[in-house]
Amino acid sequence: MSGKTAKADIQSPILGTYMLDDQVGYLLRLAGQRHAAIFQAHTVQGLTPTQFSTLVRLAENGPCSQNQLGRLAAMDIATIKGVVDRLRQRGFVRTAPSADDRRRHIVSLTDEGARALDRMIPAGRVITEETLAPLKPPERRNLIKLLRKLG
Amino acid sequence: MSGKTAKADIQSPILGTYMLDDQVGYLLRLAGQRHAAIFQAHTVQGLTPTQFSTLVRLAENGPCSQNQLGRLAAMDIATIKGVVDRLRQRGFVRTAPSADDRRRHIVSLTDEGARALDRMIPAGRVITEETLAPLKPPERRNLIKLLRKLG
DNA sequence: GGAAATTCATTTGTACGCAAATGGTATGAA
DNA sequence: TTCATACCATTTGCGTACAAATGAATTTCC
Repeated sequence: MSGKTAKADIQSPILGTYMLDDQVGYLLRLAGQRHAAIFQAHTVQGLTPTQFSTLVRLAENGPCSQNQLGRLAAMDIATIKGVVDRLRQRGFVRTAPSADDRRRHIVSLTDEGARALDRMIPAGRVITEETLAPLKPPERRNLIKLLRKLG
Repeated sequence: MSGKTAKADIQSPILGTYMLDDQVGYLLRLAGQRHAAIFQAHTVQGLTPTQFSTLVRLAENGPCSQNQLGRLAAMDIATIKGVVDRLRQRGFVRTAPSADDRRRHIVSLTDEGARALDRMIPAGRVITEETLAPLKPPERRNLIKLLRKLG
């Protein structure tokens, strides 16, 4: 038998050397959980991360169709629909039929949405800062670089 | 006006210097999306990432209560309940009332669950490998290290 | 022993996140 | 022109993910 336990013990034979705590997928989920909690603690008007991303993309890009907005914000068409619906219910965006293309619903930022985004940007900086707090500045830059490569 | 557009243009004044594409939270979501797609392409028996994590923890730890299993696999009590329910419906785990504590439902791996896990482990290695494919080996180790610090 | 605080499990409500199916609209090639 | 193809939006179904409320059982502390 090895020492007092655990550390170097062989796990259940079924697992062999598979270490869940070292798998990217698992670690990405944990990091995402922590970020989500920090986001929620600092958010304005109850905006969620995806709602915030959507507003940012809308401000960057200007009005666009729902599908395109989904692509800009990296969301599935079913997901972006729900996000846009909720943003519209809250008065942060509005939708209007496109003159050019009768399939399209053009989504645009309302004044209220712009004001909410305006107040949310500083919070976003704080959220990023707090999420990266466990890392030193060079490590932070490195993590961002690696995650971008992974995207 | 600058060049043909976009690249170096100043964004909407409301955004200032806020770059969504550089924010950890956004990048974590993108990386998680990519990993989820790779997972789904290689999974066995339709196991999801959380279901797989749950089975791994159960094999590592042995039978335990639903709440504790949730803590081991980093899931909310409401989330782990749904995961356990679905795993039980598929016959991968079973639950039994605890003799010691009448509040507890002890969750344990079935033979079928063990077999599924057995076939899933190699797939898990492939999934991790493919997810990390854009990175060189030292970068991979670095990313894992940084994500663990962030957890 | 008994009240207070914990813990366990469930349920409800909200919000992603994606697959797949449907139907309307637009476009390009035969 | 018309027909195949592509694109847009919606809907349904399943699976996380967490907050908050509930009720039952256990533990702790006085």
